[in-house]
Amino acid sequence: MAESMQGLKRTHRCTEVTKADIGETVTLMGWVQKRRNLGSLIFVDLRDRSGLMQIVFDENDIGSEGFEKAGTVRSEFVLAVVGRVEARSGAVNEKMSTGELEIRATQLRVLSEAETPPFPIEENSQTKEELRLKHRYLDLRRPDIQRNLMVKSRVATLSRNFMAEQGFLEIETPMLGKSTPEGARDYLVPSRIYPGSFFALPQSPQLFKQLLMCSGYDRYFQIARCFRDEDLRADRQPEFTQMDMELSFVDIDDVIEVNEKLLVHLWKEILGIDLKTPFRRMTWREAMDRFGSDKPDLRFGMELHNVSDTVKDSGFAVFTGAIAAGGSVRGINVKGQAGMPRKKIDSLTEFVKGYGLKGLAYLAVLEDGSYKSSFAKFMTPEELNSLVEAMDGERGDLLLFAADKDKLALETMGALRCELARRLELIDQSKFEFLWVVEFPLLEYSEEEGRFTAMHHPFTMPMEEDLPYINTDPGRVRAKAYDIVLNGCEIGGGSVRIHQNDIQEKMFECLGFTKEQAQEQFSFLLNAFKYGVPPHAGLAYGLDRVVMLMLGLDSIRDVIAFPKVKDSSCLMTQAPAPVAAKQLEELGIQVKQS
RNA sequence: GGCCCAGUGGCUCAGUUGGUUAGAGCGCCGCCCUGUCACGGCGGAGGUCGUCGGUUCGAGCCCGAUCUGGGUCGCCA
Repeated sequence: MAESMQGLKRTHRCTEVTKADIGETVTLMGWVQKRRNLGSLIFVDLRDRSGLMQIVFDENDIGSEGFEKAGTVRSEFVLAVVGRVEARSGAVNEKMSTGELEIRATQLRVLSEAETPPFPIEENSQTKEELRLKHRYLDLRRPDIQRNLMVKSRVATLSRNFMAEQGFLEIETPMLGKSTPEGARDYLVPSRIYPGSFFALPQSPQLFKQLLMCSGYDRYFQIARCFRDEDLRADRQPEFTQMDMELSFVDIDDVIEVNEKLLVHLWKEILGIDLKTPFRRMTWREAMDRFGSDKPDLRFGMELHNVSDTVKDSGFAVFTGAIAAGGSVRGINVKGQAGMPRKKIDSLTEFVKGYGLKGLAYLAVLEDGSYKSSFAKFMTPEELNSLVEAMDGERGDLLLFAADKDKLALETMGALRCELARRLELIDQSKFEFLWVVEFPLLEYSEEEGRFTAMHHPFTMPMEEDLPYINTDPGRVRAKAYDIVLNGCEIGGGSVRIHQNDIQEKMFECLGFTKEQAQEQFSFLLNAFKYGVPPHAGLAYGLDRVVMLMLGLDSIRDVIAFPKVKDSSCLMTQAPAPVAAKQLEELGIQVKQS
């Protein structure tokens, strides 16, 4: 039977009680983590968001009625306990932060009884995610998740304060906006007033923050929810949080400078770590060539080698064929792994096939200096020697090669590099390696659409020196775009924006927009630009990813209170769900029955 | 849309080459216990193996389909 808390007021959270309180009477309220009933003595570990405190129930202190009530207490009951703070007499628990203390209860109220939870409420849960997410309200009681969300809250607060000090204004932008054809699939919201018309939830506040610059707000900041109707990953949810900013009268270095300060501040305040600035910078081209990725993980080496020149005249048709077709041969040197069993090499081959590569060529430099290789019989000893040399191969090394179209060979070897580092445990998990990747291509050719698409977005400024190529060789034009990468994960990105109408028009032209289409989609932005627009640039972080990496977690689900599962549904609320026919009718929507 | 992994009491798992009553730890319930904190002791309840179909004398185990969850490729300006 649940009791009222009337007349009681919580005085402390569990771990806020300290040795200084010994002898004082305190009132704690929280959940029963564990009960240990010794017959005439009952111990209860009481839990709240701060941690645990041991309560001791003794009939001599609490009376027979209270003691009997304490005997009925079970896991996850919600209790109010009034009692005296005492030092534990010779039975200190060093595993608990409050292990030297306990509360001798003089009053107990059961504020809520509880059924036995479907899974244990404990740190480092072994329970399947499916069950935990179905009962997320219970999962969220677990201390590790609570810590994650508390850190996220601190990151948000620290960032707000820091940005305010730097002169940024926090301004909200709409959730109900207009669907845009470029980029990710939009979540649509039907309009009741205009049946057949739809709002779109924002993929990012991009256009609105640019308009704010046009309106003179100078420095804008927002922690904004964003939505993308695309498939999920461990680091991708359909709704996620951006820490978004835009600045006027700035160039790349200004944006980078303020953001390095922000990251230094966050790492110092939250983790006590002093980050060294400036962070490393690398062009996109260099990142691709050396690491096969536009978000290289710099916590380990094993860089890619381009051995195309070395093998282009060799006898191995897989290599020469790929090169003749305009591709390349990229290798990585897995130090000391010449003895890798065939079975493991086969599983690496399976891994690269997942990326579309047809196979993986290998050459092991054995301890006696001889070679064991999948392609040795196609090459002369001299050719093999020069290949090993080009790879800096030494005795004991395993050399792996991919031969294909440049992009595929690079990206696959980049992925293989990370996979090997994981399998061989080459990654120092305590490291934070930040990197700015700069000079991204402005445009990317889409085979599917048969045209160029914007790599970042259509408002990204080309690099001045590349402007002459925009008509003749659009793929060659680099953008004033930058990503901030941490440990192989893109945590943020941004660009200098186009603020001249003629360049913007040229950009739309490259993307295959007619003047009319551009007007139709972006007239408000183009019109705004007619009335005086400052040069501006910005950046947005994936806040969830930032916090995930700070905490060394593998999935952003662990820093989002109510995440969606793989098919973008919510196991707890069962959303999305059908709606009443009347609602659909009101919106002028007909649903095909399957 | 493709590929890979997992699905056995409330939870986490084990289950030999298909063979009779499917096991363990934790949890749960009852009784006992004054210093426990992985409390202890005694006793007990609880599953037909995600679902459907097939092979077989016989299926948790083999085959097919399907559902659910995870990872990933495509996708994510």
